[in-house]
Amino acid sequence: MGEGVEWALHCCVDLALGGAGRAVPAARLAAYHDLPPVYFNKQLQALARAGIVVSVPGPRGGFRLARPPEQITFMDVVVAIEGPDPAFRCAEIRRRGPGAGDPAADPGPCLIDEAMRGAELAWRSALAARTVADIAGAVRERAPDVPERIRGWLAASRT
Amino acid sequence: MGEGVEWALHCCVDLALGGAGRAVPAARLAAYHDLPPVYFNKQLQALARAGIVVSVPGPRGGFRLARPPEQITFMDVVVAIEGPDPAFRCAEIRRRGPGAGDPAADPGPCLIDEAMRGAELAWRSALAARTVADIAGAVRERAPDVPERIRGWLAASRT
DNA sequence: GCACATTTACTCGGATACTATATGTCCGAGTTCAAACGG
DNA sequence: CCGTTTGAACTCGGACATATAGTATCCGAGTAAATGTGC
Repeated sequence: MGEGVEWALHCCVDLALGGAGRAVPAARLAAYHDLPPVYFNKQLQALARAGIVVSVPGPRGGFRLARPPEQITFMDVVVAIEGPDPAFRCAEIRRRGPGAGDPAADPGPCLIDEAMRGAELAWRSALAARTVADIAGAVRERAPDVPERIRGWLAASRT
Repeated sequence: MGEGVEWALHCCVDLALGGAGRAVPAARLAAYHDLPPVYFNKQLQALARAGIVVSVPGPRGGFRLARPPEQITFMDVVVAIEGPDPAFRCAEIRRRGPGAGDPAADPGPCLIDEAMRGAELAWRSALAARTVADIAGAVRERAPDVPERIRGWLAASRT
């Protein structure tokens, strides 16, 4: 799994805690965690295409969350960065070579594929059950001073 | 996820249904599903290193299951092929750049990492709950003639 | 003093190189079997 | 006829190229704001 997923998740939490509805430039978000600025911009574009953040061009522009953090699940972010395809892709190798039975007969669903899809469904369900707001809330409870610090740093004048 | 996982899973099921305790050459197993013979041999070596199959050198050699199919889970096979590392790897980017708080203070576990690990645990649990014997049993029930066909083809003389 | 046109600076956005992983291939070490040889 | 020796064929095993996807970077299009100008 690409590391852009971790970047995007932290970014969404940062915006939820310190964004305050204002647009924050990609470069500033990247600098906050010392990430490669231009490449991180690419990940943000993926989030924008998925409708998780909205991009604002021009001066005072940047990115802000497109909807309340309660409505942004981990699953949404992972799909936006990694793509919608499942990790396991059944190539139907049972239909190839001497192992293939009668091509006209219906062999029914591939049991191996079913098992792998079931496991992946469990993974996706667990991701869909966690939202950005969950993390933000836990951070507020654990360290109440952190949100204000993020807010101030993200809004600071550009150097 | 690499496609070798699918190959290895089908291979284990084939051995469970038609291996009959005898060693089957890698080339024969590969030909059964029209797979690249030498590269597939590589995947079998990974299964052998993981203790899922045992390799027998020399003429009449090949691979056979190392233990009963009931004791071979999907999780075992996936770990053998893909490696034991989790898909999501937390790089602790929160500790880098201006976002990092006091380096001496303990920030507690990364909540994002915890959520991702929880989801991956659900995935692994689902995979660990399915065994090669489950698939083999379902195939026997659905198409009782298939096991004998596999058995005969795998044991056929080399051409 | 106010409205407007112009310039400027700043932002995102897609097109372009580079690197790591996964895929595919090759040849050598080891082992078993079979056949030939000698007793 | 039987035991031993020798050879050969077949197997796995790790080392060596290639293709694909992820990583990183650059420069151009667009926009809002600030500035300067005219009324």
